[in-house]
Amino acid sequence: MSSIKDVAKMAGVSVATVSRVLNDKGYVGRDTREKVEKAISELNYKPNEVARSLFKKQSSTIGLIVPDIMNPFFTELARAVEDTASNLGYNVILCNSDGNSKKEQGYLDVLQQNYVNGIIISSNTLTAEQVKAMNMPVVSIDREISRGLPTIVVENKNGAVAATQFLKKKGCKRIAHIRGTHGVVNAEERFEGYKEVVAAEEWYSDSYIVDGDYDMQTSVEATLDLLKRHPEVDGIFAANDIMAIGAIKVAHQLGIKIPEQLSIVGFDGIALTNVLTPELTTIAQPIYELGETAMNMLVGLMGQQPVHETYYKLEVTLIEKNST
Amino acid sequence: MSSIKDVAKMAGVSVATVSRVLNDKGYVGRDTREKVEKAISELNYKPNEVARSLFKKQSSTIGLIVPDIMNPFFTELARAVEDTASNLGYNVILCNSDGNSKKEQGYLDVLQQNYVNGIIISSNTLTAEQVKAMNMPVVSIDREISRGLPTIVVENKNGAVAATQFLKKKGCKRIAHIRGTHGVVNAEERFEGYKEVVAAEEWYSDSYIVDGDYDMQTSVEATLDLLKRHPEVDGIFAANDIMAIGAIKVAHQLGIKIPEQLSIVGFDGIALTNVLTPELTTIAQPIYELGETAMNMLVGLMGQQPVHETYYKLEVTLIEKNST
DNA sequence: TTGTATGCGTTATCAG
DNA sequence: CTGATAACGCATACAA
Repeated sequence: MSSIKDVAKMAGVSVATVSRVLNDKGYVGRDTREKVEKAISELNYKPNEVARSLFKKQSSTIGLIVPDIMNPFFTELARAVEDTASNLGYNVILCNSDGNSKKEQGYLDVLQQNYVNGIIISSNTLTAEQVKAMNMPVVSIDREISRGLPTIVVENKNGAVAATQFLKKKGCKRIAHIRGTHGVVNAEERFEGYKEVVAAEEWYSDSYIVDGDYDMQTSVEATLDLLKRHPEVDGIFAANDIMAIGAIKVAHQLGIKIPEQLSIVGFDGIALTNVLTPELTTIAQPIYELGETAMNMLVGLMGQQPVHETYYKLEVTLIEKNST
Repeated sequence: MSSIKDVAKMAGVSVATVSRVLNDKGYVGRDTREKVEKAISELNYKPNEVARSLFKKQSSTIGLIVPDIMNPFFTELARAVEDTASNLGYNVILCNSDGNSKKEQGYLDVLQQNYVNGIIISSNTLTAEQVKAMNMPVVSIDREISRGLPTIVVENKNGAVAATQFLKKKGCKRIAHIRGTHGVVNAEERFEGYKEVVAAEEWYSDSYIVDGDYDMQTSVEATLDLLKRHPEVDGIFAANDIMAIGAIKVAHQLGIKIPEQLSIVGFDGIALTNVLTPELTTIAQPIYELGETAMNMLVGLMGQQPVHETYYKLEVTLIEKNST
């Protein structure tokens, strides 16, 4: 790897001049510039980003912290963030926190030591203090950390209301809910939406609500338990798609026909929903857009751009397939 | 962020001494060390990785270049790499190349400028020259770039043979193959394996082989075409799971019963295979182990460890489910 | 055992 | 318009 010195030597100028043409700053004579550019291309010189980072106290790198990239929702999000970052000239460091706050803080430290320019994170445990301590832009995605902090979320409650109402409209008389992880804001909101729709029903009871942990395993267990206790259930709203898929699996095992005997609606709109049989009716989030918006917002904040919308609540849409 | 100077000042020593205790190198007096350690913890000092990188000409970061993180195979791989890297104190920069060699080279440049310590890549277009030009350890995963380069692959041909033989054993009389992307070594190998088993059959013909591109879309088209032309097909070996799932979808649409009328075997063993109905019989790769092994090999190479096994060909296993 | 000085590759300031 | 030079934060060779 040749350095700025090599370029300077070859062009017969000082490093300062090379730096000027590199960054297009300050005055540079016409022919001097040409000489330098020639040397640059001949040496195939590329500026050392590390040295640059050291001087500027920031790198062209951002951190992305998600609970688990294996969750298709976060996979798609990661892809969106990486695409957008790459187009804007940023690298992204991927971190899987498993929702573990120790790991999260560990990653936060590492990222800070590496002079990342900003962070996109999906976390339930992060506090506003931790964010402030980072001393760099942090945008929270999918989960709201604290009012006032840059955040991108979706209409969780509205989506849940739509899902539940849709089941009612489809003629379901006993609608159950598989909850998302306790304590996670979006899980609570989706639960709220469900409750709002069914609370007034004469059949309504807490025993129609079972706990999942946003993953397949817990959903399978919860659904088994639910359908054993309440064989009369004819509609299920699951707080995310993965859990809905788990529910479908259980229904299959029990010989329950979908959608004839049981209708199921998920939440997220992951690509997976289209490859299943039956395909899953779901409340689709604009996942890619979430990631894209987050990244764009982040560069805005990093660039000290003037005013900024720092709170987005994106719409969700009901996509009807044949699980209902 | 406090720097090494702050620590030195607080401890009343020179920065060199602080550096020594930090890296546990050279002589440091008992009580001096204690003073320094106290200052470090009081200031909550963390060494600046960027400055470190600049000096050492390497960072504690590696690059991971995959075609597309959205492909579940690579998602799982990425998770394995990130887990292992994190445990060993490395960060990973994620890059999606889309199999595009321009993008690949772009990422390669960026990674080099950022002093990454090494790279794990899955590519079909990369050449040995490009790798040499990087001037750092590069391990190739899932796809072999060139003999002699550090590589981790699986028994593609053997797996394909096992898959095809299994279909035969199950009583299939007309076994078709959905190929992976042309030019990709593992696709060719899987194709070889298939051919080896069926080439001697009296019914064998090239028209039982259709081209897919390792994704759902192409597989759906290819399968539709295949089954229209050859309704007598009673077994399909798809070169990866995603394509097998596409084939299942088509069979459903056409009202073909699986496994009664048609048996399907995939390749990869992605988690998705278990959530489908029917669950997919597949040739499972040890995906997580692939990523783990790659990362471990990479740190070996980066640390200039002595001898090293730089070529792994991991076993695959047939997992029988109810798609056959 | 400890401190001083130097360099890693850049950028920015300040003379010239 | 251009060139020295200091500084970014750290680690090492060399002195002391």
